[in-house]
Amino acid sequence: MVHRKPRTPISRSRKRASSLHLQLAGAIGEGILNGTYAPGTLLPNEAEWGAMFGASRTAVREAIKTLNGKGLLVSRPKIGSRVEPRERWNFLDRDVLAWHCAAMDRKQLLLSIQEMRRIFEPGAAALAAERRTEAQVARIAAALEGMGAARNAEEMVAPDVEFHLALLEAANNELLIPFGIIIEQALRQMFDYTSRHNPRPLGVIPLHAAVFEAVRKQRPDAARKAVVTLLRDTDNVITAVVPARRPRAP
Amino acid sequence: MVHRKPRTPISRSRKRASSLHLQLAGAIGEGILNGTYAPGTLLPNEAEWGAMFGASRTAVREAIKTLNGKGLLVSRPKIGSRVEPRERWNFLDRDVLAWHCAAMDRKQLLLSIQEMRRIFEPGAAALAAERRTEAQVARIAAALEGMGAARNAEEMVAPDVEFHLALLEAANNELLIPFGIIIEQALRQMFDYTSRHNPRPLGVIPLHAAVFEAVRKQRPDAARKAVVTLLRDTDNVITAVVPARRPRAP
DNA sequence: CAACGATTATTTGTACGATAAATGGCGGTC
DNA sequence: GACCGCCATTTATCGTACAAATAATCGTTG
Repeated sequence: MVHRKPRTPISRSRKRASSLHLQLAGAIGEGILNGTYAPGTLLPNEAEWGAMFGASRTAVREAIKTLNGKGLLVSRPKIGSRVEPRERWNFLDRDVLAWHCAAMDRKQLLLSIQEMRRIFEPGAAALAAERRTEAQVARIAAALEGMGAARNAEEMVAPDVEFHLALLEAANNELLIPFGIIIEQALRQMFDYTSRHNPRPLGVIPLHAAVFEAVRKQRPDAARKAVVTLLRDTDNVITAVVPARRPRAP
Repeated sequence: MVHRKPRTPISRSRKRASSLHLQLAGAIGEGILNGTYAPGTLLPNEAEWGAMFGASRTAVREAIKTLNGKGLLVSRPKIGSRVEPRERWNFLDRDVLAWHCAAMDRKQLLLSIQEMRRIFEPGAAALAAERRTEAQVARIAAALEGMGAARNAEEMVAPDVEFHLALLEAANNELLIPFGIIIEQALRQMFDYTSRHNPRPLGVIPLHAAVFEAVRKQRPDAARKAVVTLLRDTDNVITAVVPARRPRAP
């Protein structure tokens, strides 16, 4: 008699999260990001998590190791797992940022993200203008073309993301790459709120084209300014369209 | 007969890495960062890792879950674990950056890091000047005082790091925080190469003090300029002192 | 012979149980 | 009252068994 306990699914709301330990990691990670388990808190021990979710200790441990790797937790024998202070969290991790998005007020988050973009994207674009290769120019051009081919706002998100990722890559500094996920989240979150109102935001295409041209012609200063202009436009869209504060769920 | 196999230590060179699965994660992670396992490569399966290191499959799996959480790997049944493309790696993760440092040419890395700092820190300082709280000013002041109290270059590293972390915190944008580990690495790496020559680099203290004053007086523009000046000085130290290329180890 | 479908083999995923190691707390001793 | 050793709790590691996924293989059939 070994494997007869029918699995109690972790939660109906958690859709296609493949493996069990990833589902557990997601559940615990969300709990940390949304404040259910504040920094400094001692989490339930592994056996308790297992009982909570109807999973084995093995699966729980693997989930905890994942969170460990993202800087959310530290575990020690006899103590348990303690939530790390926020400054240790890897906010630029894809999952952590996603959980953060799920937990935080949408507008606040978008403003934080845009602030980051204003800090690093102009500089990144200037670097790209100096150092981009021809292949990188081609990648940016392809993304720009993709934006032009989009028939509605939703279709424009993917090439828009691709445009900015290509721009980051063209800066040829690997440490900049992880910031790509911030841009991705920004554009996706923004789409959820704004694009439903702007059926097809054609205005952004010339703004992107200006960035592209500056990079192609290797004009760092022009690239920097074009990005600043583009970001200012984005800021305007956000402050104009996004509701001031999401009403609290009951 | 269960627990009689005496542990074969993973490697004598790996010092105080506490738990076995962390040692394994370190060994595999270094192998990935230094190119032994290139992106796209299929890694040895879990049983093989276990045999290689004299560890159980459980420990190997927990190590792999850690690396998974850092974006270095993806695992799928019947396939194995494949190294992800570099653009998925979380370079801003503490461990990943450490492995990267171990694998990469020191000067190249320092230049990449300084480039990042030139992009981020002026903007962060400007934000800090706008929004810092009194407590945050105090934290920066304490760090500055610590720098002044240092009796040699080594003692100055910690408060110098603290100064920049405090500055980042004062910007009041959580997404900036992960960037702190880059600064930390920069200053530590730089100490290894430069400070042995500059017994006590007093020159940096007034440069830091200028940043502090601008933040205290809430002058964003002055803060930005002071940081630019400070970073320019750091750049000069690097290009002057750091050897062009580390001689290859035999 | 080509195309397709079932079978097989390999690898990760999950479970369970036992033991080791670390460590905070308790109680006893001097 | 201070110090020291025992105890309880929790993670760490091990081993084994089986489930699930899927690439590769092989056989069948049109």
